[in-house]
Amino acid sequence: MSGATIYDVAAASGASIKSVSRVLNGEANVSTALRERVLAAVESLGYRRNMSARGLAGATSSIIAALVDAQLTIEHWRSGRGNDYLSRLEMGVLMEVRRADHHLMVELIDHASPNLRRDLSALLASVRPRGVILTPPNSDHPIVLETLEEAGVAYARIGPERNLSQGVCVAMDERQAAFDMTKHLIELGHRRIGFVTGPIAYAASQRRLEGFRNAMADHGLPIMEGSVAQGDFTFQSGLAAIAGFLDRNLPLTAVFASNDDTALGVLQGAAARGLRTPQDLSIAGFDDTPGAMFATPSLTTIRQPVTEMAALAARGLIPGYQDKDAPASVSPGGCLLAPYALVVRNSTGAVTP
Amino acid sequence: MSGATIYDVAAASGASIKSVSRVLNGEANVSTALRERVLAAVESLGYRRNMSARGLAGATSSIIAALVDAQLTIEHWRSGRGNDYLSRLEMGVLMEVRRADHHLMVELIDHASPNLRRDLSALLASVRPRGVILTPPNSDHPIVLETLEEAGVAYARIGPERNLSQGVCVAMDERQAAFDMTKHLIELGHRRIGFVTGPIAYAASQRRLEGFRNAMADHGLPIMEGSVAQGDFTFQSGLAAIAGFLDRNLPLTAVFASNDDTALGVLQGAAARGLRTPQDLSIAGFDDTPGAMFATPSLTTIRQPVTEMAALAARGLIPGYQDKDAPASVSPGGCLLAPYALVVRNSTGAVTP
DNA sequence: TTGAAAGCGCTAACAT
DNA sequence: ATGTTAGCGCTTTCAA
Repeated sequence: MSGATIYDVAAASGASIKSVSRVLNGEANVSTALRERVLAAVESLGYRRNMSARGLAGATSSIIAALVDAQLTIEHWRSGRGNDYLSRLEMGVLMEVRRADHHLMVELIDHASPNLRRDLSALLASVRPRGVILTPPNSDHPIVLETLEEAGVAYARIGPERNLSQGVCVAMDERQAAFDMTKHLIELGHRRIGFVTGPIAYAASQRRLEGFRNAMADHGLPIMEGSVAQGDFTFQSGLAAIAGFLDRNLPLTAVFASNDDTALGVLQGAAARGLRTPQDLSIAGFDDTPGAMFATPSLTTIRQPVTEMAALAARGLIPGYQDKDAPASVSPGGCLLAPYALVVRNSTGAVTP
Repeated sequence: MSGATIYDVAAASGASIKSVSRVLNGEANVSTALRERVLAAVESLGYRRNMSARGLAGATSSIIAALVDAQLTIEHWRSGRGNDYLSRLEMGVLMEVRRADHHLMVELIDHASPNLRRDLSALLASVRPRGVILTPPNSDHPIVLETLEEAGVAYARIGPERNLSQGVCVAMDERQAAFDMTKHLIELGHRRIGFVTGPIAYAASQRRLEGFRNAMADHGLPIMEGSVAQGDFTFQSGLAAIAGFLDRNLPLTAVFASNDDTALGVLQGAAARGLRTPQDLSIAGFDDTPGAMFATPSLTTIRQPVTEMAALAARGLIPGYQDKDAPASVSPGGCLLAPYALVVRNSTGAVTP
C-alpha cells in the first residue's frame, strides 16, 4: 500500500516504467488508453512518487526552498515582534506547491556571514531545490544571486530593487500604494502630513517615500521642514519619530509611517502625549500586520499581498504552472505585480479644524 | 566544487566510500587517522551529502516535517490574525535541524478531510521524513497517530492530552501557568476574578481553567456565578465575554482570558464601556503573542515556550541529539517540559477599592 | 578496522 | 507511441 513503486504501477497497468513516468510527468506521446490504465493503477495502488528518488535521478528535487534570513528571523523572534511576513509567505507557497506535488522547505541563511557563499552552495548542492524564493533584503544580495546563478538553480525574488529581469520577479507597487494612502489622507482634509521612513537598506523604504512625495506634490502641498523622520521599521522608531515631531511643535494633523510597527509606535507615543487618534492626529501604517487590526484605534494601512506574491513566486518556479490561473499584471520592469489594498480603519479621520 | 560526491571524498582521502560514510554518520570502528583524513577531504572539497541520495538509500530522509493543520492555518490567514505560533515553532525546529544536517519541511494536512488517512500516508510514503512534528489539535488526532504508527514514522506531539507515552511528548505545564497567573492577580488584591475559556476541542483550555480554579480554591476564594465565560480563542469571543459580564453587572475587578486574542477582545470591550485598564479592570492573557506587547496598555500574559517545545521535539526526533544540551525536565506523564514565564506588563494592577 | 558490491526508485538517453 | 537500460549518490549487507 504505502510502498508501491513505479514498477508496481507498471506491472498493474501492463505498461513499462517509462510510460508510467510519462503519464506522471504529463509528457507527450502517450495514448489515451494507456494513460487511463496507468492512472487507474496509480489510484488503486495509492502510488506516490518517492521524493528522494525523483530528486536523485532528476536534475532537481521537487522542493521549493524559502531562504529566510537568519539574523532577521532570530531578531524578530527575540524581540517578540512575531514574524507575520514569514507565515503569510509560507501560506502562499503551500497553496501552490501542493497542487504540483511539490514541497516547501524552509532554510535559514545568514546574509552577513563570511561563509555565505560556501553555506549557500552547500545547501544547494545537498537539496538541489526546484527553485528558491528570496525575500528582502536577500532579493538583491549580490552574493546570493551570484551563487544561485552559478549553481544553476532557479529563483524568484520578492520585492527586488535592481536587475528586475534576473530570475522570477514578484512585487507590489509600493510607490503607488504609498501614493494612494497619502491621497486618502489628503482627501480627508489633511495638509500637514508627517512621514516616517523605513531603513535605507530596504528598497521599499525609498519607494514608499517617493509615493508620499509624489502625492503631496500632485496636490500642490508642501512637505514641511523636518516632517520626514528616519525610521527603521520598529515600534521604537515610531515612538522616537512622534516625539521628535511634537518636541519641535510641528503642527501636523496626520502621520504616515512606512510600516505598521512604526505606526503603532507613533500611535502610542501620541497617546502618551495626550493626543487622541484620529481626532487630534490621524495615523496610517503599511503592511497590515495582525497588530493593525487589534490596535486601539484599529490602524488604517496598506494590505501588502505577501501571500499572493509568494504564490506567484512558487508558480513561476514550477514549470507548467505559470498560466493555469488568470495571468498576473506585469510592471514595466518585468515584475509580476500582486494587488495591494488600502484598508481604511479607525486611525484616520477627517481633519477637525 | 558544488558537485563533490562521496567518491570524490573517498579518492581524496584514500579511503573507501564506506569508510567515508562511517565517518559522516558517526559510526564506530573508524581509526582516528582515517577519520581525520576523511574530514580534511570533506572540508577541502566542500562536500555535503546529497539529501535525495541519503533519503533514497536509507530508511528515512533527513527531513523533519511540521504537519500544520490546513483549516486552522487558512482560517488564521483569512482572518488577518496572523500565525505567530507557526513562526515560533519553525524557529525552534530550524535551530536544531541545522546542527544535525537536517531540513525542515512544512506540510499542510487537513484533519477534517475524509481523505486524511490516504493523504497523510501518501505524504509519508513520498517524503519518508526522519520525524514528524504534530501540533494541537492534531497531537491527539487518532487517525493521524494511527497512520504514523502504521507507517513506522517517528513523531513528536506538542501539548498532547492523552497517551502521553506515545511518541515524543513535549509540553508546558498549562495548569501551573494558569495557576501562577491567577495567583498574580490574587496577590494584587483581586478577589472577584472572571475567566474566559478556550474552545473545548483544545486540551489546553481545560488545563488552564483547572489552574484558575485551583488557585482560587487554594486562596479560599469563591468563583462567582456566571463569572466563567465560554470563549474560543478569538478576539470576538473576548468582546462577547466582557459584554456578558458587564450586562449582568458582575462586580469583577479582573478578567483572566485563556489566550491573548481573547484578552485583547476583553480589553477593547471594556474600554468601549468606559472601563480603564488596569484601574477599573485588570486583564490577563495567555501565550504572549506579538499583539500583547503592543496593546495599550500592554498585556500581562504567560509566555508560551513554543520555540523551546519545538526545539525539544526536533531534538527528540533526530537520533543522537537527545542529550547534547541540558536535559529538559519531565512531567509525571513522561512529557518533556519547556519552561513558561509569567510576563507582567501594564494591564494588571493592584485593586483600587 | 576496512572495503566491495548490491540496490533504493526514479529520470533520461537511447532504442524500437 | 512505447520500451530498455544505465545511472543519480548514497546506505546497507556481506566479506575480508
